[in-house]
Amino acid sequence: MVEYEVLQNGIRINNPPNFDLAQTLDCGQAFRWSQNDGVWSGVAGGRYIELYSDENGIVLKNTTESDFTTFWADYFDLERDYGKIISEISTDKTLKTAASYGSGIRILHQEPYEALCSFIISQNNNIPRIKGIIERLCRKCGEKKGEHFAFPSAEKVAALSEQELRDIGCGFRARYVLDAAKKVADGTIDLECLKKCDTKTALDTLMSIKGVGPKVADCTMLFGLNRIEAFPQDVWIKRAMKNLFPNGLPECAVPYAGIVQQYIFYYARNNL
DNA sequence: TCCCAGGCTCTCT
DNA sequence: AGAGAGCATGGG
Repeated sequence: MVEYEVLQNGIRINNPPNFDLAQTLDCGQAFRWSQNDGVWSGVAGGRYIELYSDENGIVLKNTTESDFTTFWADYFDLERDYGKIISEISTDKTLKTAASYGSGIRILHQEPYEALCSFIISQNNNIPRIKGIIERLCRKCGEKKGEHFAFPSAEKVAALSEQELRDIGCGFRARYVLDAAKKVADGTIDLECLKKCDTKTALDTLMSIKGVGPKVADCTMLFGLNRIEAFPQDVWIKRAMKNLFPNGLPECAVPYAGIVQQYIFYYARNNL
């Protein structure tokens, strides 16, 4: 467990290793975070939060100790020793470069359905527009939390019509979003089970949803089911792999494929 | 303006 | 089994 301090109006994580807010919240793994004057804000797990970093660490504003220990510590993957992983994969020179560049990235533990739905919306789409669609979806049927909205449950989304989803900008993805919501809501797919079953079963189950192929399934695995063996391959990764690793992913990276994917993705988007 | 986006489905060889 | 068109939409 990381060291933290209870402040008057929040929690400070004391000098957390390998945790950079900008890298973690703006590297394309989650779509509900934004930054203003150095303060990051967003909603996760139905909780609105604001964070910023100062010389002593990272401050979670207006957060209780119990919210921190029971939710945020897990959400930000604070238990995982990223330094150890980076040192292990740094036996490969190229991986060392990529990992050093994005050494402050942590894989968020997003809610399974939020990840699934978000990455269905992400297909053939750009990040600003993805964020807009998701925000409108949350406003339409997410639970209101003060001035902000939680990500809606699968049940809430399943109750919408395809036309309503088109109206908020989903386009041709509307029927995919609906199919996923229905399969999760009626129990055809149990996302919690997919956290534990074998990799192939989990992928095949996810891909039984209309509009879910290998990429969206892998993103759901990595970002929603905490399965770091998943290695989502989008256009950026494919390009980067061709350039940087023509012979495939180095052996030392295989146990941490998903985390390594984020290092390569972040490095490629900013340097290739 | 007009191109294109963290893909997938469907169709045609 | 591999390649290619089409898909809805609006941000840049």
